[in-house]
Amino acid sequence: MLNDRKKKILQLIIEDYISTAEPVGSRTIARKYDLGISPATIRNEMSDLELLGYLEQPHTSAGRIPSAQAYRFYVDSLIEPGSLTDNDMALINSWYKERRRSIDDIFQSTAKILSRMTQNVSMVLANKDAGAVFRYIKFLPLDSSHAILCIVTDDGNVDNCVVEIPLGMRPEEMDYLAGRISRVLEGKELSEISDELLSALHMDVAEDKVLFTSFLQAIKRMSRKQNEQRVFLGGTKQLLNQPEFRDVERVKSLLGILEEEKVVRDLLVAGEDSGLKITIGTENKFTGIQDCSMVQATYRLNGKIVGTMAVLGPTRMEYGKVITVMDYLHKYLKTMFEQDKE
Amino acid sequence: MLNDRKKKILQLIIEDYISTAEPVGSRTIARKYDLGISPATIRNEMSDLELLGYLEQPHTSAGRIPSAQAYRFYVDSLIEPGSLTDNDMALINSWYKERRRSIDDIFQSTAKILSRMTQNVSMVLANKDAGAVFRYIKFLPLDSSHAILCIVTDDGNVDNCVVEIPLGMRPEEMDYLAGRISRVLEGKELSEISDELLSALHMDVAEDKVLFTSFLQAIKRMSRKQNEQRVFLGGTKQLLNQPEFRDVERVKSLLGILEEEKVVRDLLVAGEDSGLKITIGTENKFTGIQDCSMVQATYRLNGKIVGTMAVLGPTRMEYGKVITVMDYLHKYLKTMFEQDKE
DNA sequence: TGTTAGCACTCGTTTTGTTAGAGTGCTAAC
DNA sequence: GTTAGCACTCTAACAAAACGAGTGCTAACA
Repeated sequence: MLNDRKKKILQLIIEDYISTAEPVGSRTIARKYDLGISPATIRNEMSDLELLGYLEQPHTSAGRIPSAQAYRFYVDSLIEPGSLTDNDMALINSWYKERRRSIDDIFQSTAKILSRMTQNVSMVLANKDAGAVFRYIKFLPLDSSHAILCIVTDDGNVDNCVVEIPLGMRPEEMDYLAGRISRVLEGKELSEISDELLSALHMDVAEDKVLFTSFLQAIKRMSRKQNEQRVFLGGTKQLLNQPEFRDVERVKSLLGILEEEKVVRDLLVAGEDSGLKITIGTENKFTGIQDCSMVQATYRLNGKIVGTMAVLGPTRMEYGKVITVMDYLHKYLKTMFEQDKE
Repeated sequence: MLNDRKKKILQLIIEDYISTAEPVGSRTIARKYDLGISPATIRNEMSDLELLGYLEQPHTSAGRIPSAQAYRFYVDSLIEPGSLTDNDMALINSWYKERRRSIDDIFQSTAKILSRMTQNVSMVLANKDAGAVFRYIKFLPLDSSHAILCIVTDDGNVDNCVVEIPLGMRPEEMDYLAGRISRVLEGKELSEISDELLSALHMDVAEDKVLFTSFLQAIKRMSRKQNEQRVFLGGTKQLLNQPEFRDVERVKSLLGILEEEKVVRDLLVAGEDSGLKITIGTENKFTGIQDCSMVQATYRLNGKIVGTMAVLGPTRMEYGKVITVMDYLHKYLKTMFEQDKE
């Protein structure tokens, strides 16, 4: 176990390195922060810390940089919960207001804000509310051979698509049909609308084969769309602000990974269970980001996972700031969604 | 005016430089391309071309690189219309098929394809069809105090949003109201739905003030949304593949510009009139991209501008390939939209 | 026993110097 | 008009030297 002075020194080194990205030497610590001890003493302590695996030296004549183990210790024990400045909060609020038409916009804004505030890449995974309950469908006539099929769910979402109808079908017939289908599906969660249910429906009210097939396909597609998980990325170009990514090759390799939506989704889903998850360096199981750290927060509404947000960046990351921002966004989203539900 | 040999040499230099990004020397030309003349002769010609402003030397002992004037001459007079390989066409088709749910997806795919094929940043500006004609509106009841307002246009698009309704309003009343509003707006182009028209409507059928205001706002918002121009960017990370952008600072400055949607929109709108527009280096009026070239193609349907696509990259750009790809995409889009209209 | 000043040592970075090579321009000959 | 030859220029690449930040160790001190 580290004594208090070692802890303090370690903390200062980590924080100095986080903000400067330069190896930290004993003199720097002595000069910048008044600990009442000389560089030589600090040197001794640093030597110990290196032996214990918390610090490493890029080379003999450089200062020291924190190891992954140090970051781990830092986020577990040293970090102090911070709070956002009023300025930051005002910025966040204004960014959210900038564009807020749909649910998607909110997620997109979240990704953007997260990346801007942390100067790192952000990822937001939105689980569409699979619990949305089917209310009814309705056909809106378009022309003699097409109509618009609207699916209404109880959360106020409407999805629509154009379907082909038998030539000259009358509105009343359509309403009748819609009514029959609606009665079967009403009250079902969209996730429940399975192939079996749909094909049963097909058997049940199969008057016009062609029409029916196109309906069913439309309904299925839409319920699938509702269930979809979507990924929002933010600030991939913030990467360039990090000295770790001064090298174009490294940027390219990371962007290559982020480009694959599937990979990002897997990455996010993997860390979804715990509320706040921080993976540092090689703790990351995904190849290609093992020299990075990731801070991920999963948010729930009534026990269900609504989504998860994450920040990905070099291990030298402002963990404190990231956590603080996420916490704020989390609360913000919560009130926003609750408002929405009313 | 340049004689044929000068033209040929200039063309070879330009094309060699485009593909290698290295200054081209007289020996290179003599060795690579069999012109039947010695390096010394080529040297003389190159010296002339430099004097005429077509070539420049980074320094004495380097080869020469084309000037902006040379590129201009190249695209105006030297370039030969190419055609895509079967392989490329197959790729494009498969990329389009990959994701094709909505109109937006098509534009997004276009941007993606354009950037992938040309290894440069692509921009697509989609003018939503302002000519869509209003058909009718319809209220779908949701709960006792909310309904979903659907706006149906004759191109089969439906927009919807949740509006507040007076507590306990009956479906028949809503239908009646919808009918009245629909009759006034029917047949109008969405772009025609002006504030005056809406407020006239307000005067005309202002039975329930609150309800009405929320309706009108919804309709207005939706017609505005319909009219919106949207910008799609593609392959901002392709930038990193270009040797010109080996330097992170340059990448950052360009990405900064592309980040501002408004700037991109202005940029695209500015070049919208002509069918194919190529701006090279300082011909660009926008600051920040004056060391870049831009190839822009505007596509129309029945005389109306549907959208415009552009490729932005270093002046050393594969102009021929870019034009060929754009031409192909143009045709592809055309058939796609025409199918859609049926 | 913990702390500190002093000093030799290490090693990466910066600076300076040197060389090799690519390319040109000029001249003279064909 | 074309070309071979050659001197000249300039950069990129490499090597050597000077610099400096930082350490580890030792001995002295409280």
